[in-house]
Amino acid sequence: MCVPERNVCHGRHSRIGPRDGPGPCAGIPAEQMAFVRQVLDRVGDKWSLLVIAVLEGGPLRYTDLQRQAPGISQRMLTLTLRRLRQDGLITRTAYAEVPPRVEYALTPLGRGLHEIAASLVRWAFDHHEEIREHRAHATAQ
Amino acid sequence: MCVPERNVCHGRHSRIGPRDGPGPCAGIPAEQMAFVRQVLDRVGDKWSLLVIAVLEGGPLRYTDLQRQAPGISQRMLTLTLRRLRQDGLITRTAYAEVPPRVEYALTPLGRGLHEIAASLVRWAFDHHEEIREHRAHATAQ
DNA sequence: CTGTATCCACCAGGATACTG
DNA sequence: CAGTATCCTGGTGGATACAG
Repeated sequence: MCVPERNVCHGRHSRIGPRDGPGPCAGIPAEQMAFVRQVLDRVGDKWSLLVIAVLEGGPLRYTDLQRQAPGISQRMLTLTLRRLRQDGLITRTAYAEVPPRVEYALTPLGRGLHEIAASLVRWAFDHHEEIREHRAHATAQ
Repeated sequence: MCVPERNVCHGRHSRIGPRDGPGPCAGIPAEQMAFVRQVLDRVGDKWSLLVIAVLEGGPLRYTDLQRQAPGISQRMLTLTLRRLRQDGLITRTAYAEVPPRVEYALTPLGRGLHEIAASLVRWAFDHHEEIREHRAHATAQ
């Protein structure tokens, strides 16, 4: 939202930044927009919230995560875990065993994000009928 | 999050659904996941939240929106407005005048989403330092 | 078991030109 | 003024094969 300083977007294309100046945007300092974008990009991507939601139940191993997040590919699981770890939302603990065992767990920060996400989920649930009605009533396309 | 019933994703590819069954996912009934996905897709896309944020200040005309959301293309403004309208988050009022005048305004539903988004923004702001630190400390890639 | 590497399909979204 | 139509880019993310 608000002036993607440099188009972070979801990472989709984004070659040039906006040609205009900052642009205040409804009371939100453009300064913060980069961070907000980043958080949104994390929340908005396909698997992060799912992984966080799944980890809410306690630490899990790679394979268990794969099982609990049906449909995720190995590639995306790895990428998602890496990004979440880089953001400090989850921790990775590797045990030097044979066979190798790695456990992922939520950090307090990650739990915080999950709470916000949960409120979003709650809102979505509270209003989904309303939204569906509108969508259904929207005639074409 | 949680079992994209049919891969809605951000609309990106998504040809097949997950081959597995429902998959409960941390207490969130798979039933609701479709709606949550939809809301997330709206929140997560590039311009919706910005438009909503801008409209928080009161009804605006097409051109004004374009000005207040620096960097948005006509195409994306139109698409975003259409989607928001279809979801019942904003209203469109056309006045039969010359030259034509069209005003977009938030609905109560839209304001509700904006509040949730605002809390997300607040969280992002409260923790951006923490996140940045983690990102900086993340050695490679 | 826990990943990494490669290939590629697909679609969001920018640029541009045109219309009522 | 308020859009629509068309073309194009490039990043996301699935599939698959391979590695420590």
